[in-house]
Amino acid sequence: MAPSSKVTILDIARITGLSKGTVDRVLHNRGEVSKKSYEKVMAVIREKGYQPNPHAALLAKGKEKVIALLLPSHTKGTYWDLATSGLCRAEAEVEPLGVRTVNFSYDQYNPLSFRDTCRELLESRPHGVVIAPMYKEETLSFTAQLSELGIPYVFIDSKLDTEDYLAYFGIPSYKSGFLCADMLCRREKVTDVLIVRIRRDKHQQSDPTVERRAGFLDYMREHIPDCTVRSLFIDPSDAAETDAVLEAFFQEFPQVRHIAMFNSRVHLLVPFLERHPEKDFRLIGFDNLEANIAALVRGTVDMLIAQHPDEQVRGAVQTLAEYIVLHRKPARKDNFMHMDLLTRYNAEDY
Amino acid sequence: MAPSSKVTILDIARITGLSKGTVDRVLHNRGEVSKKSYEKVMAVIREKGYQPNPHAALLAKGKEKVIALLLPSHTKGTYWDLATSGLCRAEAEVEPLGVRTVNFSYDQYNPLSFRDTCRELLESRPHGVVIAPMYKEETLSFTAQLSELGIPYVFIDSKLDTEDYLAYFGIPSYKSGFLCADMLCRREKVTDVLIVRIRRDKHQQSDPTVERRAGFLDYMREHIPDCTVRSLFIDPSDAAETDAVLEAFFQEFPQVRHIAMFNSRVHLLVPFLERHPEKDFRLIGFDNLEANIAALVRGTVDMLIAQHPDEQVRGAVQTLAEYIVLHRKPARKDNFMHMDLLTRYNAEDY
DNA sequence: TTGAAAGCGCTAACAG
DNA sequence: CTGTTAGCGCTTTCAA
Repeated sequence: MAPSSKVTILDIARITGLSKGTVDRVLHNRGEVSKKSYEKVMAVIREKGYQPNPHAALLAKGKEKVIALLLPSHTKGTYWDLATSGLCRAEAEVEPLGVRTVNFSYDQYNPLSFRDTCRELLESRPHGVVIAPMYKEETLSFTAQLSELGIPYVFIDSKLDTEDYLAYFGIPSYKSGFLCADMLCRREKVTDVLIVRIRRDKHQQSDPTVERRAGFLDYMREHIPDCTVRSLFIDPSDAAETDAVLEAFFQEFPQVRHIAMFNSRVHLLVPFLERHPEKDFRLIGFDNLEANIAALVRGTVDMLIAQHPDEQVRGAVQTLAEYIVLHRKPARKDNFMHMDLLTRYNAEDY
Repeated sequence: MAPSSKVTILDIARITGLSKGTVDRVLHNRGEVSKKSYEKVMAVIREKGYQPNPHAALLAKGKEKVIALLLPSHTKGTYWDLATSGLCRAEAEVEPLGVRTVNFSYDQYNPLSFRDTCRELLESRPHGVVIAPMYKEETLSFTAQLSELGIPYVFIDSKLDTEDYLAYFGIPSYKSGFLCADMLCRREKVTDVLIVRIRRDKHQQSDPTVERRAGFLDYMREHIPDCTVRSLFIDPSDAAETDAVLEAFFQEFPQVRHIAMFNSRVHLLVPFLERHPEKDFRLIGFDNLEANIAALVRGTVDMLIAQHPDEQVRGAVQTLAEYIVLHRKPARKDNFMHMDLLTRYNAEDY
């Protein structure tokens, strides 16, 4: 039972008066075929609407294809850890296609680690690659090499304009900032807003939070032009300092109640905020990390915008597998995923 | 490349000193095997961690499995129409597993049509069934027959407690009502709420909106006990009457601004509401029908709660296919899907 | 350039 | 009850 037809390679061999072998050669254009035969075969294939049977192919070639994942290493409870569940589902889904996945993770704060991992990955000669591009230049040279080797790749989380990526899965960054602002301010007369940012040593060149912030600020400018927006920088690895910074800020600006963060780290603010329940803060952030959800359920975080990293990898792997094995092109190149809004009442079944 | 191992049926035949045929028999326990052989084979299978190669199986048996869908017929732009896109994706996903889907749709307002369709479906002897149960009694007798025939089935949208369903995909109804209330009333001092309901001739015995309403009312009782909740009934097929009913209601209760609907028909209120922009209504409803989304984007509808009927069928079909072909039991029996919150700023990429 | 043939792992029919 | 065998449709040598 071929996909939709019952025309087999043998059928078209008989019709053309050639042999299975020759037909197979033109099918995979591996040369060694006279122009005449080639065209005869092509004609019949088209005419009869021949569709290869993937099972027979898989069975015969007996080898598995491998998809390499180039992702930031995920320590438990961090953003990239969320992707893991999607990876598991994806693995199960593509297994019957004879596809395996291999992880190549790098330290997202270390460009050298990224470059090393790229090289390592390349040496393994995978049949497809999923990339979360963190460093622009490095990624570009990497994808250039992939193209040269004819290895298809798909972006997740954010994308670069490399033209020949197979697909992209992620949320629209700018819009997510817009949405964030609306969720923070709708139905209230807001006069002051605080944005808390992460102080980073490195310059993350392909940072989705940049666009996100732009979207947020544009919303404010458009809808609440006389609202004051202030920024604060914290160090994710220093809780004491974070507390001190916040303490000082609210000493100076006690009127501020609305707080936004554009990354997955809103949980860092939670200890401080929970020590000041009298302030009735409105905190909004991104991503359904366990710590964030916990704070959401307790009511400290008002809302979270979820990006579905799990669905992103799942989509990426699935798309890549179908392309590699069945030669099926993705329906859409850019797959903007839905931005999910989480409140304490719908976060449970997540 | 068997799924994960390289143990074949031949290997275990050799080890046990039996033949492929016998091994195959115990594998599919189609009897005709001595207890002794049976156990010997089972032991080796377990020990060696034998995993059948689905491609070889599919190739050999050459027949496709079929999954029947028993869903309300979907006219364009209605709730069940949303499921279609998920069905397409599901079809693509299970095609390499050699699984095809067949639609059996019925008139959701006509129990007889439901019963007839059930019979028809049964006669086609599918290998698995996906059901959206609309009529309780009828569904029960139907699933009883399925069980008798050994045909696995999965529920979507809502479920009955039949014990032997393979899986369920849907949202938690009660909670969805709770969520709905919170989204309608949070951050505001609400004194009056209107619930608009559909006047139905038939008694829909398995109606998810019943539980949904319960959740809504419980929230109100718990959080805003002194808020007055009123109900109104409209006829979905009579726009003029709907307008008149609303007109009369707001004549009598001009203070009401908050409106909730527990089904996918909020778009029915839109014409009236848009004729009264001065009232600044807060309207919340369910499901991302095109008409609802349009009203959401225009700002007439404040928020929608989406149920992902597409993901529900996709999950159902996928689960069923893996069960039928690979004998893989679903990871979870009850799959409560996430309730998605849609506002004008995140509805676009839906 | 092309054809023939030997599998890939499993199913199912048939002969014992 | 059990073994044998002929495929399923495709890939891949190896000869010709």
